[in-house]
Amino acid sequence: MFRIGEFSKIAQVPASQLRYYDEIGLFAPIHSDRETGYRYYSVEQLARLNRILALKDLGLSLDRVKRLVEDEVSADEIRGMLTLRKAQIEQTLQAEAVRLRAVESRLQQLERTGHIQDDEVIVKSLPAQPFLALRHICRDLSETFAIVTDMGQIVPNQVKSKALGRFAAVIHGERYEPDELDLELGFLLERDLDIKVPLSNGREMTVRELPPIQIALSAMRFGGPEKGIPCYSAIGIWAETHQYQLIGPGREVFLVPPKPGHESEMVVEIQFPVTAIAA
Amino acid sequence: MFRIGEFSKIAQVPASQLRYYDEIGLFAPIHSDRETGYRYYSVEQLARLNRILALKDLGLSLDRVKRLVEDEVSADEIRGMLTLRKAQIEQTLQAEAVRLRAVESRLQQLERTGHIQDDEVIVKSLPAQPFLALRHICRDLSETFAIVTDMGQIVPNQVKSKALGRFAAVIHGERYEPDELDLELGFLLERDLDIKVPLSNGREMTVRELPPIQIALSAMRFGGPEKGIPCYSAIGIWAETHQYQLIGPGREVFLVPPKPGHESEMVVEIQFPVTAIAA
DNA sequence: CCTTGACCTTCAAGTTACTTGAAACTCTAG
DNA sequence: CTAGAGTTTCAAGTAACTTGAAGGTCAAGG
Repeated sequence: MFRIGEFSKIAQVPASQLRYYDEIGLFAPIHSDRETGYRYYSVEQLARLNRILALKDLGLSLDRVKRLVEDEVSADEIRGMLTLRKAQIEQTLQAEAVRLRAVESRLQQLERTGHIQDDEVIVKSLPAQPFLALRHICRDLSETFAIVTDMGQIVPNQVKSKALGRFAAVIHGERYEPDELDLELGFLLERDLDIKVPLSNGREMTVRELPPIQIALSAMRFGGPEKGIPCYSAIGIWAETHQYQLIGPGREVFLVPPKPGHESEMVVEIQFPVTAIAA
Repeated sequence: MFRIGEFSKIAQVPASQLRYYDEIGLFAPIHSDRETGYRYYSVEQLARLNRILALKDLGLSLDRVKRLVEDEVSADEIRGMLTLRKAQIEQTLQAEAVRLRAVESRLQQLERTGHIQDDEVIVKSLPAQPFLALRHICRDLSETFAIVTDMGQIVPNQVKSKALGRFAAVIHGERYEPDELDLELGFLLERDLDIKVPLSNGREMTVRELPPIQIALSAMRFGGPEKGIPCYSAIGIWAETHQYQLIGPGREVFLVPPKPGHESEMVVEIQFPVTAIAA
């Protein structure tokens, strides 16, 4: 029988941890002196302690470990736990690898330029979202402008403000064609609605669900389209240096819509779906 | 200007987190209404928030992130942080890889045998420790027994009990030679002492420092040497299946020394230094 | 036998980065 | 004007411990 200090040396576990395990009922000393409260452990207990530590080392929570060592848990349950745990570890491994690449690229940047620069590009994921919109090949800027103005006046009267999201555009078209821009213009919706909204030019906005984007690159544009080039190229450069590939139509979401005379205060979030290129 | 809910949607950060960042002074809204307490954020703040999140994503603590974004920290300090962080991530990656292997091997065991078995072998690391001992080629069991008895009677009188550790043996000799066992027998010491202890057979115990062991495999033997075989083979098997290699003399540390008539209650910890075989 | 210092006890609080919940207040669409 | 969504603060909870304070216990040395 050992007192806690000696036992902790043998087992290579801090005494505070043994007290804690006693407290939570995971691993109690073989004997506690009623008078003094002193804990006494025996070497035979090392087996149980080691089993506990081994399970904990697999990354299981103490709660799970407790259930595993006290109740007999069925093999199926154990398999479930371990399989889950395996998946978690694999995820962690991936995430850590990404993190490592990020840290390394920051360090490289630091070596090259002597300072770190904040990325204006960030990675996010986007849920599916209904979109009340009209697809429109834009050949004439003033025509597009008329359509947008029209939408801004008609749609808020047709859709409950609760459901009405931001104005947005999906940029179709494989490559950039300056005088034949294939756009889908409209409003994001907070709920799925089954409506159609006719515009004054005779065409009709319809609802479709924008697919979710697992990995999207996002950048902010402060100001009008003339400020767009740096954003788009930032996304392109980021994707290239971080080994991502664009895989679908981009979107522009108007966080602060342009107001006449205050166009420079507008803010647009540019989003592009991407996928990691296999190493 | 957005209220917290909308801003949280744009930034893809829970409102509770924004409140928390405000509370700890990491990221405050651009404006707080004195009357109502409502927080108001502007899109321009997204840049700072994203910088914060990017740094956090590298795995830095919020404290470090705070220092990085508010005070100008020198490039050298940043490099230090990132280099440290890189090392940490690499460690984590290794540790997780080991963990994954462990989980996988448990799963395999489960598939094969239908249950998991507790490993009797564990990995630990051992510090350097002074050792008051005598090297002795053991050809005659009764002679060894006499020496050990002698030590047990003489040493406690020569060494302060504070400094006196456990009885232990280092097993020299490349391979097992049953009738020419090269042993170093003696007591571990808690402090370095400069003493020599003569025994009744005329030989002298001396102090030397046992080297530390980074990675040791450890197993418990309950009972006398006749119980030794399973322990040694368990260590061997474990080393083989986990891709480790023995790299030095093993040790036996007597946690519960044998008492005449109660030899079966003795407990010995068997320790072997190992190294991971490069994959 | 007594002292001294190491060792042990319990209890509370701190750690990290938040999340959850309660009670109360504010805003806005209809 | 009202209902319901959104917001506020404050407190407590999370995991797995560690640290510290205040005080009791043990054993060796004198």
